[in-house]
Amino acid sequence: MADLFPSRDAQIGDDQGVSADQSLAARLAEAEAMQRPLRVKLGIDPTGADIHLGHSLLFRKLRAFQDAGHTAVLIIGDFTARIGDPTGKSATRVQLTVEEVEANASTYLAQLGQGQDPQRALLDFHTPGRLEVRRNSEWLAHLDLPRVIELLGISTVSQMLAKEDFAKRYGSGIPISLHEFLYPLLQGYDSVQVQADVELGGTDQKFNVAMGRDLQRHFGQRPQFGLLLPILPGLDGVQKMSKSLGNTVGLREDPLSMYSKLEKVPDAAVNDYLTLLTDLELARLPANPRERQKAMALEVTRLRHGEAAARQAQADAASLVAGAAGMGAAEADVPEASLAAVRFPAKAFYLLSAMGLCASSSEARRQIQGGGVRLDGEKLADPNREFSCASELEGKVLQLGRKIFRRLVQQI
RNA sequence: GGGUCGGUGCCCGAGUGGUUAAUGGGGGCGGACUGUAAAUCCGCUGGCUCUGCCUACGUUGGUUCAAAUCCAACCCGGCCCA
Repeated sequence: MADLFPSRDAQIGDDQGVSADQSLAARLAEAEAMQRPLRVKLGIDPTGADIHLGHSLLFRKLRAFQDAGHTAVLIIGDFTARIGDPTGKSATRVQLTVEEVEANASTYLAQLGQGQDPQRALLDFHTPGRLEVRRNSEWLAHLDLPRVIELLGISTVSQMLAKEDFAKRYGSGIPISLHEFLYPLLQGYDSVQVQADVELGGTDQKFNVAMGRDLQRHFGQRPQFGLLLPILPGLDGVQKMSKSLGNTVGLREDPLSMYSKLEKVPDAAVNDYLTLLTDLELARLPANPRERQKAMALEVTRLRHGEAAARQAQADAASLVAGAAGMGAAEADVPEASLAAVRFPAKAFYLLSAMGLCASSSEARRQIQGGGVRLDGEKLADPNREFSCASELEGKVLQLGRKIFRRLVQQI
């Protein structure tokens, strides 16, 4: 099947290890010579509401192509999202409704910087000719059966079963629905429809990207160049960053929470974060692992929220920790939380659940009994402790575990 | 379509009539320690403004004083055969 650009630190213009006529460098040179920008495809499935850092390196790369004068073809997989990408899932994904997909798609675009300051935005939405946003329902929703059969004829069952996820599931007796075989084909068909020259994806997308090449060849197009980027490890430092694993940092998170999460990334993953998410040079960073974590967290937060906000987040994070250690209430900008939803008199455990800080009141009760809840630095020991009115709590800082701090206010 | 095995809490997986919110492991959360982490140790891990009351073992109905456990039908899945 396809020969793809395998390099971990692939840059535009690199051409290591790939035969000449297929190398990215050759394509770039060709584009230059013919004054024709490359069409660089990146597909995203709007299956969740938030874009996280794991996605953002793809967008950074896409932006680099844009800045080099090429056309980013951003495909919103509004149709394929309703099938569910089997990639990396050990179970069939839930299918989403049209409404959910639409809502997600619009938050995605907002997070990518639509309508924002082009300097801060992740993608260039402004320069004419640099961005094309397409929804794949545009062509997929109306595929007729003969065309579907044609697509199905391009691949084989054993090719599909060669795909790791399918093989694993098949081997362990976990169901694979037939429609899941369609996913790689449809995603590949996207490449045909937009006439992609290059497709960006994580290394886990290799199969799908390669399928795109097969389909393009079948339809008489020149196969796209696949540029596969490394997968960012999640906050656990082991598995890939993924919403379903709960190990993500969302682009929409406030600076403090972004910074606090990042400075806890396991040592082993810190260098990956630095290489994949920032332009800092490893050699110039402190060798001390703790210092390096901080530098990484600061830089990643800065890229998203700007210098001032990042510095503030770092300072706040530090003083919150100090506060937790018994140094008194922090001066920091603690996110505020409204007491509006709480009906007084309120017992302590109910307070936490009513404010949404704990998933349930039983959960809140456990947290308190476990000694994980503090009010203005003082441990709350009794889950039944009763507060009679909101003003009794106004302005106090509620701490849940070591990470969550909320300043209580009556209204937002 | 036939045969067969199976569906238990976030996941895996015990339990086969009665101290049962259901052994154990993983994961998660909290506490101690530390670098905020890892490792280690300890605790918690259905819901509810909770000294009690609800809801739970695929679904529905049945037997019983009593059911995750027995019966029936149905739904879903694996494997083998067609």
